[in-house]
Amino acid sequence: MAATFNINARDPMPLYAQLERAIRFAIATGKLAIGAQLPTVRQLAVELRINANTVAKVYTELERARVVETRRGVGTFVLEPPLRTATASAARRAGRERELRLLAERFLAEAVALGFSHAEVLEHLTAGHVGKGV
Amino acid sequence: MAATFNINARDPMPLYAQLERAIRFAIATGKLAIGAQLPTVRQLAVELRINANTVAKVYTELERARVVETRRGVGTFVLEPPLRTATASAARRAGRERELRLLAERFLAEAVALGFSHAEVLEHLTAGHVGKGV
Amino acid sequence: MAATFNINARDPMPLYAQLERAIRFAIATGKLAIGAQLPTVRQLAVELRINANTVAKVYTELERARVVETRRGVGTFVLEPPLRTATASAARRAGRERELRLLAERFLAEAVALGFSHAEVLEHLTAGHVGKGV
Amino acid sequence: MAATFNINARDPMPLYAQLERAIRFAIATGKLAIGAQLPTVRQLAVELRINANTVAKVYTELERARVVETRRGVGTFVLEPPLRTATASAARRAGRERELRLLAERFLAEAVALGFSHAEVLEHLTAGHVGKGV
DNA sequence: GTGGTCTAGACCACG
DNA sequence: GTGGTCTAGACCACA
Repeated sequence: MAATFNINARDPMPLYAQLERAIRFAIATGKLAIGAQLPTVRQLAVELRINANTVAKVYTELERARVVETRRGVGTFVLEPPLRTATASAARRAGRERELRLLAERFLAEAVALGFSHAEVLEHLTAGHVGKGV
Repeated sequence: MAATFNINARDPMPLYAQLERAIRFAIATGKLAIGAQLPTVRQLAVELRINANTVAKVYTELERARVVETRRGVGTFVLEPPLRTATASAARRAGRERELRLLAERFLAEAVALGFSHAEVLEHLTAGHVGKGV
Repeated sequence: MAATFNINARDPMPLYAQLERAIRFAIATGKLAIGAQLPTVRQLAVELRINANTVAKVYTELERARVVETRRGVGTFVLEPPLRTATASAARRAGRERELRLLAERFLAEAVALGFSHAEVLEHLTAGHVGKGV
Repeated sequence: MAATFNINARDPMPLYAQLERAIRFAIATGKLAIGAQLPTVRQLAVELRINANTVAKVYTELERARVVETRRGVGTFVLEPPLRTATASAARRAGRERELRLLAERFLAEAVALGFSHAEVLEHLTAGHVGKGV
């Protein structure tokens, strides 16, 4: 499959935010490896059927955040994440726990909005219907 | 605690979408019981420090989705979820299953991006850190 | 059947306007005859499950318009419509035609909103599914 | 003629409801063809002398009802009505039939109240004074 | 006091 | 320039 990111024009979240998140997660989960080349702005714009400016905006933002690197005339590539010191890492743990909780709540809220019960969702996850290799 | 919903003005997701999701989640997890009255539009607006129109927009949306019922001049109340016929339910199941899978994948990807393993996430969910066992 | 007027709390049209229209049409079509007594304010409020103030407001408005008459301590009764001079009557004809057209458009719009085609609606009407005696 | 929709500020029915119905009617009768672009929010607001937010509210509502499609940054367009499965269609038929009957009765009652006979009304409808034979 | 409608006007996302 | 979000604040319908 092509490196298609899920973008939904009906989602109230802005396209640029959806795309940025999708790319960050593709990187975090290894679907986009360190050093891998991202699609060109135009390719991705065509593929996702959105405006090239929107894609460019996302790439610029990711570059500013040192998540990707643009080599002029070559392309855009995934950067190696910066090393974190042990103290900074520890300091972030609590924050990450909180984020996980929020994430889980949001996920459950969306699932129940689709008509699934809490139990069904857990069953779905534990039954291994979704890839464990991520 | 007051029935405060988490709203983050910096999140690119629109305030009204955040609030709608939070309310749906509160209902799904039983934090807001069937028949319970939601905070009044003005109360909630003050509490969340957002405009009353934004809250009203969410209530209107939930009303149309038959999630809540608004009694004119009285207030807004959690509605009992409608019974679904077996046929209609079956017809929609396939589509909903697919949506659940996408949702679960996205959720797991985000959690992994935060540095959690698949196992940790499942433990978090099954340990009841989220919701009330509904 | 009781003299139940169709009132729909979900209709965007205000309850008082719905009720006033319903009563006027009940009179115009003879379902409420000249001189007939209307239900008491409280009776009607209970029957329609709306506030008595709303019913009272409608009765007051209808009395002001000389459509009904309230006899203190007795009840509210349908008045005889005032005679119209021939000239006034003629003058109103054009206006009525226009009103009929608007009415028909609104009716058709609502029917198609329910998923019926123009042809289906006409078939429904000409087949006599609705009372011709009104 | 401009694509003007009839809006009456004195009608107790809310402006947004009047406009939504007018647009649905224009689509149903082919005055607005499938794929046609609706007036822009601001254009229509100026034309109808109402606030742009009110128009936007209607467009949003029609978008969610899958009557129109809004392409971000481009405009709003009439959507092709979705195909309905035979089963779902059959399931809804009974309820819709009942609604049509109520609608037809109300319409005839109103027309009679204006002084027209049942026959005149039918003649008016079948003669094609309304709609475009859709 | 409750939610609903409407306005005026700012700012944002997208093309 | 297109629609979308949000605010501030007036006024209405209803209980």
